Amino acid sequence: MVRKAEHERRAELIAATIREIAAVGSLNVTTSQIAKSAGVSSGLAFHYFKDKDSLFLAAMRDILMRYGMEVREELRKAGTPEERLKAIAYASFEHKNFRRETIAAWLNFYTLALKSAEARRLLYVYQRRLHSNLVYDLRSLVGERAPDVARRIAGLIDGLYLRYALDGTDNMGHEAGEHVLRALAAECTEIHENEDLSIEEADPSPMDPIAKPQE
Amino acid sequence: MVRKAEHERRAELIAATIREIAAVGSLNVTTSQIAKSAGVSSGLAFHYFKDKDSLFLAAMRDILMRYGMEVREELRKAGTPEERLKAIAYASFEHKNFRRETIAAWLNFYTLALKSAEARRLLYVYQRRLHSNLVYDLRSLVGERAPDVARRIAGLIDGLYLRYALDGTDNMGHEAGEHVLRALAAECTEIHENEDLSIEEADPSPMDPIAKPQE
DNA sequence: AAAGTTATTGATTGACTAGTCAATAAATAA
DNA sequence: TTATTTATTGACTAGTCAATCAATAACTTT
Repeated sequence: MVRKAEHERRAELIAATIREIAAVGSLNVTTSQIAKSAGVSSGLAFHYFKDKDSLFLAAMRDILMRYGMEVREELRKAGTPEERLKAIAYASFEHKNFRRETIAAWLNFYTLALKSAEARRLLYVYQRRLHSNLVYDLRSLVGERAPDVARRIAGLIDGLYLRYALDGTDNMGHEAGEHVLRALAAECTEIHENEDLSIEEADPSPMDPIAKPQE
Repeated sequence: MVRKAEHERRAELIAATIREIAAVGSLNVTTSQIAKSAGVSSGLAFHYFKDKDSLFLAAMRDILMRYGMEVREELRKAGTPEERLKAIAYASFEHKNFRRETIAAWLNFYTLALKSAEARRLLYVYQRRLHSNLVYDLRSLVGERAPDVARRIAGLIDGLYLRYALDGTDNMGHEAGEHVLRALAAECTEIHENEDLSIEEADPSPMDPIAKPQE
């Protein structure tokens, strides 16, 4: 019987949670299963987390935090808006923490957000963060179209995620990043007048900025 | 006690399944709950469906079928490739069957695909269908870039879905369709040479066509 | 009307699980 | 060493739920 500090145990349990959710492919993981995977007894999971939902939410926050760190780090290295957009595109996919395990868990957290208000709030935090990062750097490239374009780029990133949650090829990260870059390149090009895919209204942002659940 | 034909009961149970999954926000719906919502006893659900998973898969097929019908119908009305693409963009969102209930259920079926091979297969059917529809009409607009562009458009559609699964505003369908049209317009425009978001390789299709699980 | 057929019921079984808690093992202090 | 504090255990409770099946209700045929 090994004794450890609280923060260490919590981290182990969170890691085990993500691991087991991915292994089972759903949130129907038993606490015993998670505890066993973390190398502790079931009782300890409830000692450090109020209930199973708290454990799930902690895992969400963990993933969100790592993602945020990764983005910030990549952005620090980048200089021009173009470089920064590239950094965002790749940070969303290439990070070591965004491999199969994490992606599968994240997909399940999306469904958690259907019932849990806190999970929904966390998801909005992610969406808003991504959106504002994109808008910030798109401004200088597409001007007032930035929020509108950002919606589509964010949507594309999420959609590609979904795809890779099921596919799970090896170099998925790079491919996805590439796609985002191409979409950005296309969006940054002036629209030709002879394009037949006309848009009836020139409203630059048909969707509200994501600002519903304030922190 | 009312007696009905098999096809009718099956349809009612499937509808109840989608309804209850959406209501609960997860696949953790009890069979009794579904049966009650369909106005029958729990035993009957097991009489018409081998087990709960079969019921879920039947619900997936049902959604997929309705979506396919909607797309085909819209495509019949459309003439030019531009009109057809517009039809696809809107059919994915505007259909009466793609409202809150269905979207929430569909999101949950994505996680089902993490464990169930058959669910995964059904999801691939949807993805492949969407992809080939897009490629077919993109050919005349972007030539050999069609498969590559189709990936992004499909990704965007899926990503916007995800967004609306949680948001649930009223005119979400129209907004999303609009976004897809704009992305299409952007992609159909020639890339300017002075664009700084350069793509290292001019490979027109970095991803394999979705053709893994053959029927 | 009686016998036969088919749809439907709901009580039941057996398995599983979230969360609790009293007991115990390890570390620290006296 | 002994006493005290703190982390950890795992048996246990109370509840849930998938799936079964014998009984029954509703139609059909004779």
